[in-house]
Amino acid sequence: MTSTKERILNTSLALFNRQGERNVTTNHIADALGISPGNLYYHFRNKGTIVSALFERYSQHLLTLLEAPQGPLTWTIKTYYFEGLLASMWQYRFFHRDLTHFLHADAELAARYQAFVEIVLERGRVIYGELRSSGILELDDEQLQGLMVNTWVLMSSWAGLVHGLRPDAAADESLDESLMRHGVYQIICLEEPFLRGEAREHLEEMKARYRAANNTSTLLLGHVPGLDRTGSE
Amino acid sequence: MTSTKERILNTSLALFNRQGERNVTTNHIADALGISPGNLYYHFRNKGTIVSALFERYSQHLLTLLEAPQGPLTWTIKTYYFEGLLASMWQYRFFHRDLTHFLHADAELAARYQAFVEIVLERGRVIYGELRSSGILELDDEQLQGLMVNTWVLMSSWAGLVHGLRPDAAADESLDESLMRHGVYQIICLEEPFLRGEAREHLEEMKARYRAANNTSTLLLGHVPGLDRTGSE
DNA sequence: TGATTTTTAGAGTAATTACTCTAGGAGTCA
DNA sequence: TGACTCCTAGAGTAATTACTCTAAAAATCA
Repeated sequence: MTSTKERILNTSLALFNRQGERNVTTNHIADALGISPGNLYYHFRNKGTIVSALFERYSQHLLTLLEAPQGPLTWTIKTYYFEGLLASMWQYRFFHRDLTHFLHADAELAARYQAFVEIVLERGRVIYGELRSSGILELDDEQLQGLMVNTWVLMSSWAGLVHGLRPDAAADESLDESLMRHGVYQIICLEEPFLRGEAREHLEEMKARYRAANNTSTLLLGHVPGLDRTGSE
Repeated sequence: MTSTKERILNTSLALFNRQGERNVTTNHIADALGISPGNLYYHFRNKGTIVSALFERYSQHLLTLLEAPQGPLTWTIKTYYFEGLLASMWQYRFFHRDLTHFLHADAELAARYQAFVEIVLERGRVIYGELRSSGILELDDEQLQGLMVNTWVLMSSWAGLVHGLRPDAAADESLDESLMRHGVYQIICLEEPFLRGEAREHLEEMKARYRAANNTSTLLLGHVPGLDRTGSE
């Protein structure tokens, strides 16, 4: 029932995520859908517009999440909330993976992306600001800004980083889960020193929740059983 | 006097950094050098081996820096030291920019990269461990590990992130300088809550040193004078 | 010097790939 | 029914690009 246009976006997204935009040709996409290249180009005048449309989806999705009013905010809720954000970003991980290339190739997209990041950061500052007002976070304005930037760096790079260290991640769904949790764990590490009151009480519980089953360093360092380590003397 | 092989690597690196590996063809490289494609392929059997050789340079360079004995370590010295690391990473920024693609395309490189990251993280843990022993850093093992991972995420993503937000960065050398300083600043933000003693005394001084002249948010958010902001209502 | 190896040029190619064009089916509306 | 628009197929193409091949210059060596 979904329109061809939608279907093109869906399969493009799936293929981009799995194989990287660079390795997915337009003919590829058409093939995967069982439609003709002509048809594809009827709906999108070039490959870039597909990427651009996917970014639109992505940014809208994220901004909607970010704009949702959330009433009185506890640290625990905020953390679940960030988990959701990270999951959404993971769904569009192809984008951050080749971000530089996309922005270099399309000036208009670059402008949109920049505006997008501004809003995200602003919204993030508001959230952290609320937590501070509630006495959950104790930091000054400058520290808040620093924390915010580092959080964004972490969130926007996490998927790519994971891909780099664990190339198998794209295939294995259960791995995804655990790696996303690790991402949240790292965010908690960022915040931990500033946490007070309610948050401090839940800290250990939350850390345990997001600490990967196989411990953190194992995951990040890729001591995977059955995977040989090569090189370096 | 430098061998053709070296010259190929040098120009490749320059072109890759400036335009992205994806946008640089082998014929391009040959042209830039004023040599024939045949000659280029005499020295490197394919494009991937160029990337691979550049990674070798990069990793050796970084590991050498990391292995350098540094005697009694103060936090200030450590920070200068990290500044140097970040600068070296910036010199090979093309690599982290397309990391996922390279690792996906070359399994052997992936293994080498993984081993490389392991060593870097291990060495980083040692450094932070030393600072802790000296009473400069106050944190437990788990926090140290979390800090280390976040530092690595930041360092390895910073160049790409900067590129994304400020596409003009590649061209403008002075901008590079200031953006690298901002990177160090963000690392300081990561460490700040754990700093004690000597480090606390120098904290403000160091923050001031690495805080961008135009303030932090301006840089990251790209409120550049003369650059129009588009979109988003 | 001549023989041999290393390095280089440069024309060429096979494959890929983003994209076009024409023509025809399918739905809608009069 | 016919006209008109929307959607689709699929063959085709122009351009790019990683890479090959042959032959000759340059360096090395006996």
